Amino acid sequence: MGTKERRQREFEAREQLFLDTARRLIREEGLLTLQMARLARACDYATGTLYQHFTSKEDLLVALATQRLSQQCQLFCRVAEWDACTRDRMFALTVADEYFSRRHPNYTKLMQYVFTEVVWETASLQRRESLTLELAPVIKGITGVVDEAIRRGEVDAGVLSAQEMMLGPWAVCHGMQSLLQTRGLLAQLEIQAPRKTIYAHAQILLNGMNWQPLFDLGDKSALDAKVARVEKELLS
Amino acid sequence: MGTKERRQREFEAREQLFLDTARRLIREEGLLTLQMARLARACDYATGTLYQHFTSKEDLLVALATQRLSQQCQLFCRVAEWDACTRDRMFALTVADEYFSRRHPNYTKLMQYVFTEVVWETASLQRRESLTLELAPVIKGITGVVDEAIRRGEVDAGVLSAQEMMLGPWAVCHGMQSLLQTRGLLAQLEIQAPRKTIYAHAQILLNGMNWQPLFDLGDKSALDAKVARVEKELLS
DNA sequence: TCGTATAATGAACGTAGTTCAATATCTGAC
DNA sequence: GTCAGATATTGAACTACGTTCATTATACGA
Repeated sequence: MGTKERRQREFEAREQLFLDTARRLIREEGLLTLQMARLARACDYATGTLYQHFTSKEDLLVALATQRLSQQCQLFCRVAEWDACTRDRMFALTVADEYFSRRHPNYTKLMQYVFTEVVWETASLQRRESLTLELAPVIKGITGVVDEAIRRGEVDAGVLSAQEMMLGPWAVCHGMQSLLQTRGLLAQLEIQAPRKTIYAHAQILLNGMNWQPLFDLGDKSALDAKVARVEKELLS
Repeated sequence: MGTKERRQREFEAREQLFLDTARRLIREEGLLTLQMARLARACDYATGTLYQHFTSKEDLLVALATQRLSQQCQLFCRVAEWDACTRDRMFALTVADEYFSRRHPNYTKLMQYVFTEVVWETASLQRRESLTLELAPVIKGITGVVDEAIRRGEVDAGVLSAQEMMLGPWAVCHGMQSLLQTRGLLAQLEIQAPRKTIYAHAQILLNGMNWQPLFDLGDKSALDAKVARVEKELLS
């Protein structure tokens, strides 16, 4: 009696179809112009069917964000388990974050929008929780790296807990991405190489934590080499 | 023949009334429920009159953001000219940012929303430009502090320009605020003292730049003292 | 006082998210 | 194979709001 399970599978496949098509529409025409009716039509379903899956448009957006976040977290978990010293693994998280944002240009914008009060509070509790759940393994993984570094004496624990420490690199990535992607806002800053700036500040932060081995920021080619190694070993 | 000027003044006063009332409505009922018709009614004007001032709802939101940003930038300019060493001035920017966000809880949310593609691209070019213009003096001021520090040899210029350097502390502030305010997202992180975490990472970043005099992060009361001094001398 | 220009009004319009009564489909029992 | 009941799908209608614009009111200068 596999009828029920088959139904369930078909239901999930359709949800995936909706999400994939939504992603395509956003890629082709932008987040601004995504319409529920058109999305349903594009999938050869009626509008109402969409609402069997998503309680609202915002709910759909959170679902989209969750899927991408899941991919990103998988990447981060791989980074956290990378065969390299804790310092390099920590830096690699920044490289991975930047890489992921570059590969999925709409993702950062979507995330920024989704975490807005207006959207977040309108989505269903269930969707919000399932997004939040995606974070659990990656938080565990990164906290593990920090703990390992503390145990080995490779970093000063100082007054911060492991979780408070990991928030720093996270904030630098997130903040930089957010500032840099706001069109026109930073035009007057004339940042020549945004990627390099992100990487440099990530290293600066780790140096500030006295995370061993310290990195020489005067050496420009060394930074490129660090990035190149991460890209070669983790992002190909 | 001051008729025209009087008209102009009255027009500006009315715009201010709209903005103040919008802020009040947002404070009382949230950003989600702000409605153009209700805002106009609350000011005893017809809906159409609002559109004499703002080309769209998004345009109004950008105008709101611009006013708050203007206040914040004035505060930042005062910080940049503070009578203290470059390192303390730089740190004071983070304290001021955090203070401002705490005093205006809706501001961070509004900013986050306004810089979203969906909102930003819908506002009029003029509004966007006038918001961007507000940033010019504060960028000049902060770059001045960085330049002064480089000149005095209090910081390693490294591979980054003054403008690239100031982006670091900015990103830490912005990123932290953004991460911490997303309800539920970081509940699992159990950050006990978010403010302290922001301040610590700001100091860590400055230490990483080798910005003199270095700060001892092991000394918890020293951090409190630094913050207290800024609050006493600049934020009262 | 009056003609004209300018501004204010709010009902009507348009759009897009959401709902729900009608319809179709599927399932399992007989 | 047929049928009753359950379940799923449909898309037109509903609703909410942002926006517009023909109408009306006001202000100004001659």
